[in-house]
Amino acid sequence: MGRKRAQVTLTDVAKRAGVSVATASKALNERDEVAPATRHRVIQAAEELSFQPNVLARSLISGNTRTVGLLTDELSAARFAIPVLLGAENALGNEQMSVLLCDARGDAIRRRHYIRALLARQVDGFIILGDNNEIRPSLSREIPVPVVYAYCESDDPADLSVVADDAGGARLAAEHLVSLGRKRIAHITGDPGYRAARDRAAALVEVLDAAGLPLIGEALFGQWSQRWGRHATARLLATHPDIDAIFCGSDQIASGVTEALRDLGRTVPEDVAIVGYDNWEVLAAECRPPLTTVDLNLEQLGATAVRHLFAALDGDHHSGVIRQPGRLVVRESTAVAGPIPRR
Amino acid sequence: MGRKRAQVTLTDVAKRAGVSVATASKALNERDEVAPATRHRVIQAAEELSFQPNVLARSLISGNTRTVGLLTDELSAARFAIPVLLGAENALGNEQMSVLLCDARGDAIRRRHYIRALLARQVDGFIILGDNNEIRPSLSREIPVPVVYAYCESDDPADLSVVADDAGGARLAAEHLVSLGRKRIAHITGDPGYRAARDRAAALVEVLDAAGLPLIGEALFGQWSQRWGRHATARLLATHPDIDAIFCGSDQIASGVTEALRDLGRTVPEDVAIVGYDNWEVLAAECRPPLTTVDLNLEQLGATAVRHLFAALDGDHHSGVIRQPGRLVVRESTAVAGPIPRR
DNA sequence: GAAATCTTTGAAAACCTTTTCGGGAATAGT
DNA sequence: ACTATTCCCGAAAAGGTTTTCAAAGATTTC
Repeated sequence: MGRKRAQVTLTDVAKRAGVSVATASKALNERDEVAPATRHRVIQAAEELSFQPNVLARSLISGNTRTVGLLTDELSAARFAIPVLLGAENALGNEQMSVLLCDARGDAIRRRHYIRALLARQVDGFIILGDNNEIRPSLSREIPVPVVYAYCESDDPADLSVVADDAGGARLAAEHLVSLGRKRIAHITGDPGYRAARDRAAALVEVLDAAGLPLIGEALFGQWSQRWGRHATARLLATHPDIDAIFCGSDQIASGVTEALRDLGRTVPEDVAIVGYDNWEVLAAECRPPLTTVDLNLEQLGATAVRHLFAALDGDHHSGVIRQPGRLVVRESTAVAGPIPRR
Repeated sequence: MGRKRAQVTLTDVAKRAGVSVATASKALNERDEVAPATRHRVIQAAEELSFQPNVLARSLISGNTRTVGLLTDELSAARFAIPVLLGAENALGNEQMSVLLCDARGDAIRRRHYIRALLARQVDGFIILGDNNEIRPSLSREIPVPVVYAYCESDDPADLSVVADDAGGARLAAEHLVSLGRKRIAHITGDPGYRAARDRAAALVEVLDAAGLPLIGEALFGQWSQRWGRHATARLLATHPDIDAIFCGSDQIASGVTEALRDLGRTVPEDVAIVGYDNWEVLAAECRPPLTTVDLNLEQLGATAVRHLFAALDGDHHSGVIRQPGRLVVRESTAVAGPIPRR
């Protein structure tokens, strides 16, 4: 342990190029007080030794490590966090920055531990990555570097949060159903404890009101599961056999709904059109029929968060809530006359 | 940019405690050449200033950063990588180490870039995280620190790889079906390009041979999708209507198979018992009926990989392939006489 | 031809923490 | 009382890079 590897240091490069470390440093850092010939010699030497500047030593001087801490809350429920993470990592990669990832597993103590661990590693900034678009207590007080919240919203309006636009997504779905001429639209969704569920339901009602249509039955809140989708569908059809569309709070629910409808002898989309939410490929694309659904654009959300983190690192701090719009993905579960080639 | 934050340094702590930095260091590092009273004073001062030792500066001296690089290949197909990652992170967390995560997206150039970036950050070791248990070219030549391969296997026998035991898992499933008295067992699985698919099929045949049973029909290779599961089931029943069990290569396939069987008027598990693979909760537990399946124990696999990485960091380098056993999760799709209260 | 200016280079300082080494003080033993 | 021992503290070094500043060299101007 502690056995240190043979590291190629700037001194080695300088020696090989026959210059001083100072000159070598300047040559490699694109400063212009160095003669072209010398620079070339240094660069060549660096390549020959496959020299990698030691980021750590540099950070002691320049103060930045080109590393951001990414704190997730519940990576095991990874469906949402991963795309955001990927989008973020993408955007970071272009800037030659790296990600230090920690997963707090929804535990406040563990989170504090990780925040300290990341700060000890001199990260330049933090991205707090939520997993359900929910409001949560601000952590910015404990963190002396810029923080951006992604797929969750800080309760401190001075923070910057980038969240998915649930209301907007639901409006897309609702307007799609209305534009198809459906009149008897119902809503089956997940846990009412989730803001996403409430926001989407509210937006649906809003659109229906504007179109002069009723919401058939109450919005049915339950769990985010196929099981609940099946159960709710049976219940709904028992009381309202005349529905012609169901907007579901998630693809998982929609998958259960579709199954139950088939069992009950209704065809999708002819008798009942279905719209899901999340565009979870494995369920949405493999469903019978494939589901029209709302994609949350999570990768873009992650990229947006990173962009704003960079701005903050440059001293340009924004605050408030940015709502990242989703987009409607039309598949057969609403496309009556063959797949609509809309994009 | 480059604006360095006000960092509490050991000097500040020492000053506040009225001792030298050396004494402060010793006091905080639990070395015993410091008077209890002095130590207490230092610790108190450190807490008052909420001092965080600068891990980076320390690493310049001691040579280790307590950070490992985790290089994934395709995080977007996250289903498999995430549990491994979580298990690894868990094991690392206990050792106060951190994870630097990079996702190469299956691109060799990007991978090289990340390896260099991580090396520049002085990571102590690497975990190469695969996503399909496959053999792949060794990267250890380009990496001057210990490397462990997880959920993939290096083609260099000098490397250490920790993979899921596909043959063992398939044996568990096959023996389960045999022990239930099923005699007409078929196999529907995914892409034959995957070693996992071939290994599982081979192990199944092995178990059946040992029990004196035939494999009904050929092993049906296709895609890892519900769609293929449905299609293959229809084909299978057309030629072999008398099957009484199907071992599926994944839960996704099993889900499609189950659906198709129901459509075709067969009951599960009475007429046909089903075993899936992966224990992908969303599909396996929500299926009708819930699926008996093989859990790959991926979290444990990640933890094992980390344990061996630590060993290697301590100079105790192993090599070869470690096969992490899976475990059978029994649910209703094979439990004929009511749910078995096994745990 | 000499002076002034500009370019290029290298020595040394700075960054922050840990560790080593030597000295000083207190305690115990003779 | 004096020496031997133990215990603790402070000064300084080490680690690799960047930056600063002074000096050397080259070029231009008068």
